[in-house]
Amino acid sequence: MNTRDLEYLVAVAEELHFGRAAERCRASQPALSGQLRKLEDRLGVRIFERSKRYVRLTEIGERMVERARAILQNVDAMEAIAAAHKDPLVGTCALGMPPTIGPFLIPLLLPAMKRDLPKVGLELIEDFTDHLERQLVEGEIDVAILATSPTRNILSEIVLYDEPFWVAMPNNHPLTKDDAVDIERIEPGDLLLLSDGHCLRDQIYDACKLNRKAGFEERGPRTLRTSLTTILSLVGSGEGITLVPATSLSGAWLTDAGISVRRERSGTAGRTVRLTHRKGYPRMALVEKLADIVAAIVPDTVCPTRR
Amino acid sequence: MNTRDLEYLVAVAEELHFGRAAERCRASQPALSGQLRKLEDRLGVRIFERSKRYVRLTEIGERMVERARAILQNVDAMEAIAAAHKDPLVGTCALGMPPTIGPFLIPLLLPAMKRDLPKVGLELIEDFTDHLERQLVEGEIDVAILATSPTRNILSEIVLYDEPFWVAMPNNHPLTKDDAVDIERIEPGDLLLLSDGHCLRDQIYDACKLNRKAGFEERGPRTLRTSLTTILSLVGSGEGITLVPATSLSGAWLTDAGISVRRERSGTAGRTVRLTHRKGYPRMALVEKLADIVAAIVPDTVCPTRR
DNA sequence: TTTTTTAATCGCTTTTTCCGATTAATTAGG
DNA sequence: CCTAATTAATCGGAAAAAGCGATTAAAAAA
Repeated sequence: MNTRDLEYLVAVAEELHFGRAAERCRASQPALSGQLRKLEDRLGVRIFERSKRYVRLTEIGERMVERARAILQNVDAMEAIAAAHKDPLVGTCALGMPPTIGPFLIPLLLPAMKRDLPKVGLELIEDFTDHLERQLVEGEIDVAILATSPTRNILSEIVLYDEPFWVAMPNNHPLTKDDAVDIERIEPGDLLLLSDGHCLRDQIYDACKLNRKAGFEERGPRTLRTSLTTILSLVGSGEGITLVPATSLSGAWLTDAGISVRRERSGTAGRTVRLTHRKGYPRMALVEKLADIVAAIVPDTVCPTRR
Repeated sequence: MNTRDLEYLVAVAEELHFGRAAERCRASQPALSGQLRKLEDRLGVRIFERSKRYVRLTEIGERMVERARAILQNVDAMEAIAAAHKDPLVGTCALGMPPTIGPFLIPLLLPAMKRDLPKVGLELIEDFTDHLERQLVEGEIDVAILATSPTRNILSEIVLYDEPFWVAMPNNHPLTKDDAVDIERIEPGDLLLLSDGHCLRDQIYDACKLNRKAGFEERGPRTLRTSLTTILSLVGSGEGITLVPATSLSGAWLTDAGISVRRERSGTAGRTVRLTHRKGYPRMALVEKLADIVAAIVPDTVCPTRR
C-alpha cells in the first residue's frame, strides 16, 4: 500500500470531488481514480459511493479515512523526525572515555559542547579501555576517547593529541631539585600505579621500561585499585612517585596538595589520545567536529594534532 | 512512501541482516537493499549502519522503526476493518419510514432483523416522506420504506407490497352492516384525516376521490395534527370514520377499542410500499435482504410483491 | 435539445520495481 | 599468505505500476 493512495483517499474524502482532489494532489483525475479503485479492490471494500453527480463516503469509507489520516500523520512525523535529524550535529551521542581521561577532560568538554554543538546531547560513559572498545563494537556507544590504538579493525581512530607524561613527586622529593627528571632515576619501589585494566598503568610501565631492570618485580611499584586522583593525593602525602599525563595537570590543586611536577627529560614518555569510532559510523561529521572541539580545549601542556 | 518499504525496514531492524530480511519479506536482497536505500535518500537520513560484517540501527533508525511499526499497525487495522466489512450484511444501516408505517412495522421488523441480519445495527428514523427523501439524497440515511415513488431520479425503489385501505368505523356505524363498504357512501364530513405532510393523507384523499364531490371543502374531512393511532382511537369513540392501510390492522386492539373495519368494495383504494435507496448505494445486497425480510413479515392482509 | 459537469475508460509513455548475476569488502580457516 | 565464505552493493534488462491526455458515458442544467 502506497501512502500516496491514502493521500488520494483523504483528499477525495475532503473534497468529495475526484477532479478537485486530483488537482490538490497534483495528479491527473484518471490516475487518482484508478489508484483509489485499486485500493478499494485490494481492501475488498467500497470506500466511496460515486455517481456522475456526487461522491460520498460509505460507512466503511469513514473508518478507512480515519485510519488513513492516522497513517499519514505518522508518515509526517517520520519525515519531520528525519528532517530534524538531517543535520548530523543533532541528536544524542554516547561518548566513552577511560577514568584517567574523563575527570580531567569532561569539565572542559561540557561547556565547549554546549557552545559548539548545542544540539548534541552527550551521554558520557566512563569505563576501562577494553570495555569501551567492546561497547563500541557492539554499538552501545558511538565514539570513545582512548589512549590506545583500536585492536579491532572495524574501528578507526582520529588522533587528537600527544600528551607527555610528567613526573609527580612530593614537594620535598630529591628529584624535584632538577628542572627535568631522568626517568631511569625513579626508584621502582617509589612508583605508585593504578591497578590492571587501566590503560595508564601499562603506558607508565612501558614508559619507565621498568621490566628491563633486574629484580623489578621484587622491588616493583605498588599497585592501587583506585583512581588517578587518589594516587596523586597519595603522592602529595609523601607515599611515592607517579607519572601523570599532561592533561591531568590543569588547575592549581597539585601545588596546593603538596605535589611537584617535573618534565621527563627524554621527552619520550607519553601517550597519544584518539577519538575512536566504528569505520561505518554514519555521523562522521559529528565525530570530526568532536575531534576539533577536544583538540581545542586540551591544555597547552599537550601537543594537539589537529589545529 | 510505500508501506512495503516500511515492512522491509522493520524486517531488517529485527533481523539485522539484509538477506534474511529479504527472505522474510519474500523479496530478493538487492530489491530490499535498493528500496531501503531509496527510503533513506528520500528521508535524507541514514537509518542503518552497514558494513560487510554487521548491520545496525542508527539512533534515528530506531525512531524511524518505531514510527514504521505504528504505521504498519494502522495499515493492518485498516485491512482488518475492511476484511470484517467485506460482508455487506455487516455494519449499521439507517432506515427511515413515515409515521404511518413505523409503529406497525417496527415491532415486526426488529425481531426479524435480529434473526436474519444479526450483524446489522439498525438505526431507525421516523419522519415525513419528503424529509426522508431529502435525507436519502443527502446520504443521512441509507434506505427508507416509503409509500410513494421517489421523485428524485438518483433514487431507486424496490416494491415491497401493495396494501389495500380498509374502512375503520365505530362499531355502531350504519356502514358496518355490509361486508364491504362502497367508498362513495362515506360521508366526507365524517372523514378524519391526518394533517399535511403525512403521505397517507394524500393517499386517502385520492382514494376517496373526494375532490370530485361538489362542496367538498365545506363539508370536508376534519384534519387532525396527530398520529394514525390517535385517529383510530377517535374513530373508536364515535368521532368519525377513516381509511387505514392494511398493515395497521394487525393485533386485536381495534375491536377492543370499539372499531370495526370493512373492506373497501372496489378494491382500488390502497398504496404501494417500497424500499427506497440511492441508485449508487454500495450495499445493495443488504438492501435486497432487507426487502426480503420486510416482505416476509407483513401481515397477510397485504399482498407482498416479493416472495 | 444542447451544454455542462464529472467519473470512468482507453491507449500509450514514463517511472518504478524486481530479479539474477556479479562485485567488492571483509572475515575465517588452513 | 592464500583460499573460501559471507554479505551488502552494483549492474543490466525485464516486468509491473503509475501516470497522462483524450475520450466516453451518464446525468443535470439551461
